[in-house]
Amino acid sequence: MLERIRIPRPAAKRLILYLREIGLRAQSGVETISSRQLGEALGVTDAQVRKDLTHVGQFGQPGVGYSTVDLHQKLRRAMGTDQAWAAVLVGAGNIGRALGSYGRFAELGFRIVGVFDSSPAMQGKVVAGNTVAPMARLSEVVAAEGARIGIIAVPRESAQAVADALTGAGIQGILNFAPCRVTVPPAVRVTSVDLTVALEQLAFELRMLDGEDEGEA
Amino acid sequence: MLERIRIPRPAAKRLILYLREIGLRAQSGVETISSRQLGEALGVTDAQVRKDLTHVGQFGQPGVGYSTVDLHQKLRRAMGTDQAWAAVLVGAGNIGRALGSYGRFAELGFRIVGVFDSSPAMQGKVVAGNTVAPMARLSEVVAAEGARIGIIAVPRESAQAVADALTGAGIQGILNFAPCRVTVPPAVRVTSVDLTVALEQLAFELRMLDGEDEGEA
DNA sequence: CGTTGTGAAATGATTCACAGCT
DNA sequence: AGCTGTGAATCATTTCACAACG
Repeated sequence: MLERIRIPRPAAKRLILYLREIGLRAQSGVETISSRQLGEALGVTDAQVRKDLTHVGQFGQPGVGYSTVDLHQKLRRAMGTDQAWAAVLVGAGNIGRALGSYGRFAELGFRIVGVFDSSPAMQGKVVAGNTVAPMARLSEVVAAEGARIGIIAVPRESAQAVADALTGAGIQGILNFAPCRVTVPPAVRVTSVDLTVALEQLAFELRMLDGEDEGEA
Repeated sequence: MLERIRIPRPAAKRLILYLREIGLRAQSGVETISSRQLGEALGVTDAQVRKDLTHVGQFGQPGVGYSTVDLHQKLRRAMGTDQAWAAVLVGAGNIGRALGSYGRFAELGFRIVGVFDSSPAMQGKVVAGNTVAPMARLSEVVAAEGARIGIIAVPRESAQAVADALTGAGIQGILNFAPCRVTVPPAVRVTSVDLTVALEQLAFELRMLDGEDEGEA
């Protein structure tokens, strides 16, 4: 009955990029866009773009392309960006504060409804428009605000404990900035942003390049 | 002649994780580790771990496992983490400053040798132990310090211009924190860390979960 | 025994190529 | 003419399963 089809992970990631690009185009008045144009802007083949888009539905006029506003709306719905998400932030250190003052969160429909830190020194300071509270108050705030997303911005050593606290409080999705894996109950989704991995990946690619033409030196 | 084999991208990413995990274990005195143990710690199957490791060489005693210190050293060499990398940081805003004060960079062998920002208001401030300099001085510093990596920590609108400046200055690898694609000459490697994509990915996964058991409500 | 390294099989993703629509 | 949507073919990655080893 319900055509709830599974969207491959790589395709989902690209759909997010398409959504962003189309939003920009729609805003600047472009009416239609072809799979080729969209692909070129993002470094993807036109066939890939079309295949990806069919995962979420089929709109697009042969001979013309896709209506930007239509596609934008449909993609927003499909990707969950059309609804507002309440999130709590744990960790008011460097990364936490940078995230807190990162304006684009709000634009994307994410609202930070609580900031927590275990350090007494941080208590009472204001981050992202929220007074930093102790971890003890986490559950209470999550429940009161209906937060579904938790952001981990603490050092590696405390990341797992924070993840446990978040899931204990009823959080359903975690954005993890700590350079480690956190294990959570299967119903909870985790997405990681790992700076150190990104850096090492880059170093690795440079290393490969070196190796290629230095073969014998 | 040279067995310069290509390592698949996904495998390379996991190798970085193995490297980190093994470093921790080696430091805490563990002598050997099996593919199963390593995989369990990282959420990967044992077969996957073994296959990945063969891409970089073969060490490991049947019946015993891998020597942590040996494997750690070999992996560091293979991944390029055994050498120091000089990097310049462009953008002294929220993200830039957070990155600058992120202690782990140094641990990983990355040294920030210059911080740049086009805003006159930032000139002269100190970030990551470096006095913020104007973009005009980029090439000079890159050359003098032998920097090979550039970090983009500016808003989307200026990201491409910064990328151009970096490649113009001779940078070979870019770590891009701006929420957009930057195009560069083919010889330059780019790795992106996109906060907004990570968040939307999470929102998307939660959305999928909702859909599944809400099918008819 | 337990564990590695690895071909072979299975799965998954991308690209091709073209029929069909506007 | 130009472009979409898609089955079929290719390519890549993961998993299986097992012989060889300590």
